[in-house]
Amino acid sequence: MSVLARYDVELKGIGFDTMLESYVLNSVASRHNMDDLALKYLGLSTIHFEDIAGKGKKQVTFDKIDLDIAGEYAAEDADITLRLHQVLWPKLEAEPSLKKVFEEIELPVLSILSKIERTGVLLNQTLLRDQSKTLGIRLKELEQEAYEHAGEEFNLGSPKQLQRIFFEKLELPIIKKTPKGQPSTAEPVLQELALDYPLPKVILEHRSLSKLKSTYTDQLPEQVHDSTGRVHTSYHQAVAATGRLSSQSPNLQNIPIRTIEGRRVRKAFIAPKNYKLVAADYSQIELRIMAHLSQDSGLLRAFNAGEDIHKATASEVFGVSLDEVRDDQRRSAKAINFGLIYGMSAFGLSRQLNISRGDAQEYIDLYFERYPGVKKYMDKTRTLAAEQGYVETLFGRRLYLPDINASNFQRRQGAERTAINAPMQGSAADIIKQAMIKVDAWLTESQIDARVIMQVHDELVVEAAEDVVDVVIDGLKRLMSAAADLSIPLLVECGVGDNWEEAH
DNA sequence: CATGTCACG
DNA sequence: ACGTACGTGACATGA
Repeated sequence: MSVLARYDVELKGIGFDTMLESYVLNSVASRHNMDDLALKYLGLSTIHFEDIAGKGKKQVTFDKIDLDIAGEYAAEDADITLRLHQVLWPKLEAEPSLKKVFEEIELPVLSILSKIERTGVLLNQTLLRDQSKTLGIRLKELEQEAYEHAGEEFNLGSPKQLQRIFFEKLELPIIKKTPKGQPSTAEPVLQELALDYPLPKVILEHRSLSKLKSTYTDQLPEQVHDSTGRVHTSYHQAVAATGRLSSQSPNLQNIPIRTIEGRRVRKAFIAPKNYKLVAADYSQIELRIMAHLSQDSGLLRAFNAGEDIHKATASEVFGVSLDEVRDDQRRSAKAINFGLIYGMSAFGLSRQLNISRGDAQEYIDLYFERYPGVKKYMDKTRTLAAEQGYVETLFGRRLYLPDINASNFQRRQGAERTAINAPMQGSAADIIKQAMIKVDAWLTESQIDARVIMQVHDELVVEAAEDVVDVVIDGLKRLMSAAADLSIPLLVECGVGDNWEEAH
């Protein structure tokens, strides 16, 4: 679709797609490419592109391959794709809800993603290059500081060398181990060590700044495409088991926002002259979905009353009125709410809040006492998952859980957490995908000078001509809110700016 | 290519 | 008693 578009051939849509058929049938399967599907569903071993083009640095482009070889390969592609479709399509037709997810969500989204990818995002390259320089200077200073504390020079970016300095030379206490049994130097460990020793603090700052430099300020300007002057990510539609998208080369779904230095990177995502960026994000969408799925009366009431949900939770759990809720109580409630979405354990919550396991368990018990509908829903989800071997989103997208009845406790527990999380994360993914379809149709039909340029799980970013910004905000709010009809309103928050940071 | 780490929702 | 929050992608290191 994207290749043809370069030659001004705009496909109106696509009839079927074996990759998406396979993904909707079983999103947990790791690969949905034609070669793997041919082996799985047809028992056929196909010619792989790497067989005829080579791989890595030595790989040649398709036009350099002898016609008789290229011809056979291409003909097989067409043949196998049709045969796969003939096997996969009846399987989808046998499951009406999956067929609906395929036809009404994934296939329309495919064309929209192609369009978003081709549009790309404008970057202020100078800003990023300047920031790289500044970061480089600061990193050099931090290196010198680190050498002084360590009493020798070493590579700060090497966990192995860091382990030697920390735990052999300086004999700092080992707080946590990596999965391979090595003493961990991960962020939470360094935070704790930083309370008593100077070097960890230096490493922490160095880590976060070198991440910014190598992944963002150095790399992003390199990814700007010559012919468009923009970065063009590639959205993957058949990767995440829950139905989310993922974004690759560059990943535009993990651009920093949590720290001041990080947010500077967002300032480099800009609107062209006479345009603005509009960022529209769903407020608390997963918790709202939890309210809808569980039909818990307290949760429904709080959302319908438009209350601050973490504050409302704190008020219930700690037994105080809404305006008596203290900041630390709200923070705890927020952690509980996140924990619920993730299928929390008392251990996980206790670590998050830095409290004892007993206290964490008390919070959880109190929560379920106050929100019995949620407790019921969680229990029912686990039971249902164990019975049928999969869970479903609001729209019937399925996520299989092969480990849900595993004899291995750890695997089973992991599957249970996925069972809790997937319906919420997956329903949110279904909803924003449907919103994208509505928004794209509206912008196209009304010929408004605006286009979607990014999707970040619960957020759409639109590039809009200055004189239509207000219309675009109205439309985004209206269409995103109406993407699903739930027992509670879907709130959408919009921001506008010359860059992505301002638009937040 | 595995490992450890860290950026996002 | 078990060992622990869900989902991704990218980077540097080092074998």
